Amino acid sequence: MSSKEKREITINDIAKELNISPSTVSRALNDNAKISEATKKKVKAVAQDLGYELNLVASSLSKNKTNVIGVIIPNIGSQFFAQALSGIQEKARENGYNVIICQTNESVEQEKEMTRVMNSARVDGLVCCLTMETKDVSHFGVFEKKGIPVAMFDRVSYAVPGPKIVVDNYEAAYTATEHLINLGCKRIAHLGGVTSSKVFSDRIEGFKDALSKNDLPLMPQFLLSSDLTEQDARDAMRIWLNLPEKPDGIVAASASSGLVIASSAKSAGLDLPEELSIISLGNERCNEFVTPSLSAVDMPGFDMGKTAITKLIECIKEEKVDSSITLKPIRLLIRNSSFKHK
Amino acid sequence: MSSKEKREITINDIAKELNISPSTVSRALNDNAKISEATKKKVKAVAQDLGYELNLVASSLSKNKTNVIGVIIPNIGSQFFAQALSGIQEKARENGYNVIICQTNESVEQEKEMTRVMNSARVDGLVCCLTMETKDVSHFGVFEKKGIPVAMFDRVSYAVPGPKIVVDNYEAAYTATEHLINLGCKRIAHLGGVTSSKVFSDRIEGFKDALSKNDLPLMPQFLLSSDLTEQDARDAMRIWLNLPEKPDGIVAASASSGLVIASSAKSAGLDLPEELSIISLGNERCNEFVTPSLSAVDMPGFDMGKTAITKLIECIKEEKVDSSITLKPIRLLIRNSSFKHK
DNA sequence: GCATCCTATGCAAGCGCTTGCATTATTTAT
DNA sequence: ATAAATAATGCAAGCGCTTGCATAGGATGC
Repeated sequence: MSSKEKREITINDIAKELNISPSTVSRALNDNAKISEATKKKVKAVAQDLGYELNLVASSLSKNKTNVIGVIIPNIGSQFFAQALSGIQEKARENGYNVIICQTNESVEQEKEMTRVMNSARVDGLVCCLTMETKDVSHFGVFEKKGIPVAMFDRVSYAVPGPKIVVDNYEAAYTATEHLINLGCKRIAHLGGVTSSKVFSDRIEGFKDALSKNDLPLMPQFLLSSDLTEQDARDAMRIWLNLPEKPDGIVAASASSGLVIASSAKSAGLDLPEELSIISLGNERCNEFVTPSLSAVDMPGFDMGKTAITKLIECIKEEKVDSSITLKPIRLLIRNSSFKHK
Repeated sequence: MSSKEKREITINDIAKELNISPSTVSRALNDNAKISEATKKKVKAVAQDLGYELNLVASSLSKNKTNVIGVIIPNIGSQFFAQALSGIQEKARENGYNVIICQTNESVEQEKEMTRVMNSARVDGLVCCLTMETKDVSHFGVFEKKGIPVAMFDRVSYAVPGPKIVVDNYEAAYTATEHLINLGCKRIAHLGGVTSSKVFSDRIEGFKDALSKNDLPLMPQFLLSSDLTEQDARDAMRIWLNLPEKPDGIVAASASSGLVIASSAKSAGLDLPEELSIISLGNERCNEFVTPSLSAVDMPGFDMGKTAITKLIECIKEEKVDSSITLKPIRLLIRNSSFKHK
């Protein structure tokens, strides 16, 4: 029953077959210039015949590079990250890199563990998006020390060198808020993320500034900060809808919380967008399908992932360290959840 | 500017430091029973001090196992696959496996390419979900020959040995269709996937049988088969809504096509669910947020992924070949898009 | 007190590939 | 025709770790 695992075909087998040395075979397969076309042809033919397939493990060991890129992201479930991942994959494959992926589930502990794994796996480079809670980034120190480039996107830390691909979160929130203001909203609330994360504190700043620049008061109870879980969004709505003066506009710090907020508002019997305009920071496919369709500021996930890995690969190939910051443009998508008031 | 990559710390460094042999160090680090507790302690301490981290590449080469599992799926963007991936990841990590992931984007060519890559990477096992088009599965032959287990879920081929995790697609469609029938629908249409895929042909069969068992006619124009893209769904709706006798119930073969169908119906001015009931085969989070919320048959993605890798790991560890078929239960989720007629 | 047995450790080969250097065969220049 | 350069291939070490077998003490048995 146990399958008799036959020995792998190696370059030695090819060498023996042709009565040449393994090194010649290796060079032939790698199209080394010093090998004659004739032998290359022969070697490749025999390799084909024997069903030879390069052992990447052995190759990695001797070349001291693995051709794999590690990816650390909070979670694959979010559409933003799924898109980023697609962008990463695509470019990686194009360049002959394999990708090993880990999720942190927003846990700093797991993030640390993942860096250890990536280090052990001797990845040639790393692209990651930090958890919302990550403050201390010393676990990325190993890579700097060993000269392994680390590209970060979205949730980044400028304390670790390497390319950064970000979006202007201040602008995103500012634009979204101003959009609601232009629509005539006067009492605008914001469900924000944890303030320890720059992404979310920037959004909160953008929100605040948009209000003050437009001479609207910031009502303290209208600025809530949370982990942005579904329950958090529901709780926020419960609070807001019980206020004597309910908000007439809400800026949600994430796509998913925006969805929940809209849904809660509708269940509470509110007329959207007449009584309440909603816009979320982050767009998901679903936003188009709900009623009313949800306005959003779109963050270009695919593009960010793709740029991150593109820069990473440059760093790897040219053995340079590039700590440039790339700012990706965002798009205001006006849909039916935000509506001219009064 | 070029970072002076210092040599890696190896077990030899530890050995030298302690004046013992590298083999002892290796065994100590692996908690080999023949090594005294005393030396284990010393070795680990020094390893810690020096910042030693096992080189998995070297380890893999000498052990002839990599501790990585390859995953081949059509695309990460779909929620079903994202969930499956999460299940796979979780279990893999628990067991100390790394996961390398590739998307085929429903291209058979890419699927073949990916098997080559996985083979080169010498993965210890493979879990995959075939493309909709895959008929010939000879590219999986290498793994069988080498005794590398391959677990398949959802879109599987019984022509390749290994654990299969599936759902009864016939039943899913049958149940969904019968649900609409029970609601009083008389003119039920089905937007199906490509018939070359067992998943979708089973669904079509289930749909047909539910109709005939309930003495409802199958109107030929009510059974459409497609790639299930957004455009396909839109096209189908255009056809159906232009019919003199429009359908009063639709079974969509995928979550995303269901969403598009519902959205098209609403734009066309139909009253959902009064004039048209909709149910989709496959559930997404979004289904709860749209109006009306979309009924669906839920396919347990996370669970399927998790079971697939669990069985795979068993095969790896026990060096057995298990071609069992695991049938995962589906759930009928009745929401507001399907509604008592008449 | 000597043969016997553990216990803990070391030796060295080997995993499959790459690569600097040496070597041989073949041209080219003089 | 001979030195010098060039082209094509081979040798052997090395990547870092694992592991079968050998070995050296120390404990045990009678």
